[in-house]
Amino acid sequence: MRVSAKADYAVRAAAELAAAEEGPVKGEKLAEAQDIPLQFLEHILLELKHAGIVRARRGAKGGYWLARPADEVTIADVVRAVEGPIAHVQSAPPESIEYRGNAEHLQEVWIAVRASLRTVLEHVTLADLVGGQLPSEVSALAAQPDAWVAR
Amino acid sequence: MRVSAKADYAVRAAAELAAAEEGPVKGEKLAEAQDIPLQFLEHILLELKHAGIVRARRGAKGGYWLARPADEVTIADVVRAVEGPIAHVQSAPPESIEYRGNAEHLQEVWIAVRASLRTVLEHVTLADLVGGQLPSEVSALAAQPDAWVAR
DNA sequence: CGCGCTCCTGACCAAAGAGGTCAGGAAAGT
DNA sequence: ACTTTCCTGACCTCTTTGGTCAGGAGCGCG
Repeated sequence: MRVSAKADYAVRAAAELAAAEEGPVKGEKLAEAQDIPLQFLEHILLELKHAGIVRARRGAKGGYWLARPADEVTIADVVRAVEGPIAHVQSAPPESIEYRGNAEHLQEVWIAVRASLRTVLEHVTLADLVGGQLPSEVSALAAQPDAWVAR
Repeated sequence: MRVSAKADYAVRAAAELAAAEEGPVKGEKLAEAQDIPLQFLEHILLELKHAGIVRARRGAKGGYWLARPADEVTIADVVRAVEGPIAHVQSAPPESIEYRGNAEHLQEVWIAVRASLRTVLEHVTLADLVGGQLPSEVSALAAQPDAWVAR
């Protein structure tokens, strides 16, 4: 139930790419802008490339750029590319699990957990993130004062 | 962004305790009812005990029971007891993280993620789970057909 | 062509976590 | 006293996390 450094880095790097106007951005520049270890970042960017989120060119004038417009890439896309499926239980998708006895309805709970994560992650695009204009459902969640307190 | 076996087991065992009418339940019985490795389960129950969710007595007629009524224990309580804080980013709470440059608004996103998880996990009690009557916000999430499809 | 730049890839590494098992000790009941 | 059951720590294997290092492969430019 936690967000890994890799996922956090991936989203931050993708946000920088989303903000870059035209033309490839070097890994080194992304690493500096977001304070991410360069070599680790390049591995992450490679995963994003394999997932079809990012493209790259080598050599002078090379670098990375988004494969699709920034308003067509969601945070869920980026997170899935580096962390795999969201909200798996015991490494299995919740819809495939059968519970017995008094835990029978637990499946619905995990399904609801996944659905609630999706309503946030699949609705925020990189363009939203860079522009600071989150979708209304999401900013409503973040606007509640007790969303900001630890438990 | 996944649910560990430990958290899953913990909730299932707690559901069995919630369903048990009066009197301690043996670890072995819980393990059988939910098909959980006994020795692993006892470690989990110990953590639940340290968190004040469960009580226990040894010896013949011993066993485990809930420290509070089943409608006063949420799934979030149980998950936190065994997995620690929900939705931490890089092992830190989202409200403590400062993002730079184009990722500035990422903090709000992670806050919204945590808030959305809380609306599910903190509102479902063990009594709800055992009774199959989930709170309306939660069952509404689980009722959407595409909540059940993988992505 | 050659050369430098930048991405690409795999190997490696240390520490921690996941998912357990095992052996023994300590309380409770009979 | 003896059985039952919880309690605790040590240990185990395998994977993941969060990196680093070394070298290779493609691209653009003079």
